[in-house]
Amino acid sequence: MAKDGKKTNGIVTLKEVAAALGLSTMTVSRALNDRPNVNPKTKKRIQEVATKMGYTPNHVAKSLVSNRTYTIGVVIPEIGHAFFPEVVRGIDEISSEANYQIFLTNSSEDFEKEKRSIEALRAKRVDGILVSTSIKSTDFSFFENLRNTGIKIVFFDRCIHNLGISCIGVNDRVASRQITEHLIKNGYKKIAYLSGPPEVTIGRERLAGFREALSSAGIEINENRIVETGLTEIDGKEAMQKLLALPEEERPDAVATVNDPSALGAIEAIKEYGLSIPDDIAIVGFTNEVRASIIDPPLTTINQPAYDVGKKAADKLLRTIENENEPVENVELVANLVVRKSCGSNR
Amino acid sequence: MAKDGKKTNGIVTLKEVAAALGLSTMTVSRALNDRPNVNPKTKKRIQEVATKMGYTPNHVAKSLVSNRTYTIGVVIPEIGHAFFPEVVRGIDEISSEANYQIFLTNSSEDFEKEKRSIEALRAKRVDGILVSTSIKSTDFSFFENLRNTGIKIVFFDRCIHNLGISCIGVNDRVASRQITEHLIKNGYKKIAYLSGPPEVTIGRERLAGFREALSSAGIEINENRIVETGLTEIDGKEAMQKLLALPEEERPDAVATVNDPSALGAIEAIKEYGLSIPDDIAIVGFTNEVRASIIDPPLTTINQPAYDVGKKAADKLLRTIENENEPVENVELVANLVVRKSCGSNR
DNA sequence: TAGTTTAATGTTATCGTTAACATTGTGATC
DNA sequence: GATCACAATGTTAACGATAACATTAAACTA
Repeated sequence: MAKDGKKTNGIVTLKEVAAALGLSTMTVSRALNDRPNVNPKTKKRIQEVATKMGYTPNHVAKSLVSNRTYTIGVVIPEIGHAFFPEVVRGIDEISSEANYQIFLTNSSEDFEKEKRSIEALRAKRVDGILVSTSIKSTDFSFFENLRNTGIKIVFFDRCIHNLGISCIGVNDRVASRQITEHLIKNGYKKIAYLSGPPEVTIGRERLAGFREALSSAGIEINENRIVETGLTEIDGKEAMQKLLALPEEERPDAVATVNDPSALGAIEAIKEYGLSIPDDIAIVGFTNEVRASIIDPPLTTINQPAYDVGKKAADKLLRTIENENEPVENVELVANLVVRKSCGSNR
Repeated sequence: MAKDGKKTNGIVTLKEVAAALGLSTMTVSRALNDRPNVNPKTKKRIQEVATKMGYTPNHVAKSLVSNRTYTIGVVIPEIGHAFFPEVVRGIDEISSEANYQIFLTNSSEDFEKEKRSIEALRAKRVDGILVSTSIKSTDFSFFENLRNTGIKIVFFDRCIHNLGISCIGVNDRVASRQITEHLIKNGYKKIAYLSGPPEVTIGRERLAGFREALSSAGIEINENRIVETGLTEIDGKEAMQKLLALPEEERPDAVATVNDPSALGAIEAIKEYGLSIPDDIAIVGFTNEVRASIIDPPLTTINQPAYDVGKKAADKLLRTIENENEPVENVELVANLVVRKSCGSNR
């Protein structure tokens, strides 16, 4: 029990500090926030007593007054995908510098969970939200309504376009075209593609880049060699097994993939089938995650600047929050080709 | 400008909903929170209008009244280490089920940043904090003071003991002993150790386990073969290079390491030096991160249940928050040996 | 010295919500 | 039909902080 009649739940308030000093809460507030019009001596005394009493400002109360929480929400489809932790690192870098905290939510590629998380973030009155949509986020109207509420949003990596929402991504189409052209340059003609889900931008854009490369090289596209699949190792492995089951003359001599995990799964399938990489089948990935340089043979892939995507996205969001007239932007960071051995460059 | 004289910053409040309905805010509050004593018809009408007006409850205001934020802070040393994203996934799993949001902060192994983050989390009035200490967190008194403020804390993976704070970890010492004994069983005698920083529990405990294994097998410990190093690939590579530079007869025939990254670095060093694994030098890791099964040769290691650590830690914290008498616990999850080829089991 | 300025401090209302108590009205009970 | 019970709704104060305005007292000006 407290000595006097006052309640104590353990946390010291401004009022208690003021009472201990025989001053008004305003004076104490001014002193602790370095506002003018406080006698230097008083200020020092206040700071000492506040420290001694273990006072911590209550940002909940501050937020209620200021209508700002210095908090941003980050909605990620799957923290387990090697790409995203790096993005988060970039986001944290920028936001912690600016004294913002980040609410991290993992949607597990589940649109319902994604929606619930965003609702919760709104209720917590975050100043803005960074979103990378889940695979199943096909309901554009949800994000349209969200934007109409006035909350600041920035998409990263997986965006929905034409909603008037900024997007920080990677030049997926160009990079996908580039890596496919690299296979063509190495002499492959029967090139297959393990495509990601068409519901997400990366799925559509990378496939489009693949098609462009073949078309402009005058190679006819065999639709049987394009397999739609997911984004994980298992998905890649299964899709590759389908390709391997094709009749001899249809079977590809090279495979491009939507991302590294699916490429790694495909490699497993090829090895299990008893073929060698790149001699029998060449393969390329997309992401350049940690395993790419270590797998045997080392994987030719596209290096995606995950950390930079995170930094840039956080930066754009903070600008959008703090700047009334920040324009809507579509930023494409440059992803570059990393040539290793899996593409048969050195045969 | 708003039609009437009222302010509008775009976000609808309870009061505005109440005004639109000609009711008091209390009735609206009761209706939207499923409290008793509201006429079912009124309730329905209220819910409809609230939805139509796009009302979202303001948790900032709620928190101020209830003294609860339904928010927990998570302090991580380095989100880039493959272990931690999995932990975060586990934490998210549990906390989102219980309708808590998580503040993620990445200390980048920097104790000062760690302290600043924790201060910020306190100011935001999180209901509790999950902490994995940074390498340089040597100032026990900081956490002692923190605990004395009454805030609920649970350590995970990297703990500080004897502070009356629960810890969810892995049986590091036993597992380290186990994997070392596996090397001994395979006939190795000149076993070296790449030790982590002694400032963190995992550094001390795993080294202790290593020493125990040698001692109880009656193998004399050659201190020259124990190299203190960091937790990254580069650290491991550099440390291994030192070992390789030892005179022929002192050079180890096997190496145990504090974690997988350092083992991967060491493997690189050994390969560059022109020796083969495991024939010339066997090596084992600790973590079982994604690369362990893919490296050539596949790495024998300890599988750390990262996801479970996250779930268990979040669960313990939520219990501690919601349960006045939740006891302080020291939980050690069981990490198990994963035998692959790098340890020479199959030679 | 009276009047004016300004530094230092205090008072009141407010942010959006809910707890606690207060009021109203309706129907049941005898 | 007076009394009571209770359902439905309203009023007031509070959570912790700050903005905006108010007051006091010392210092300066003419």
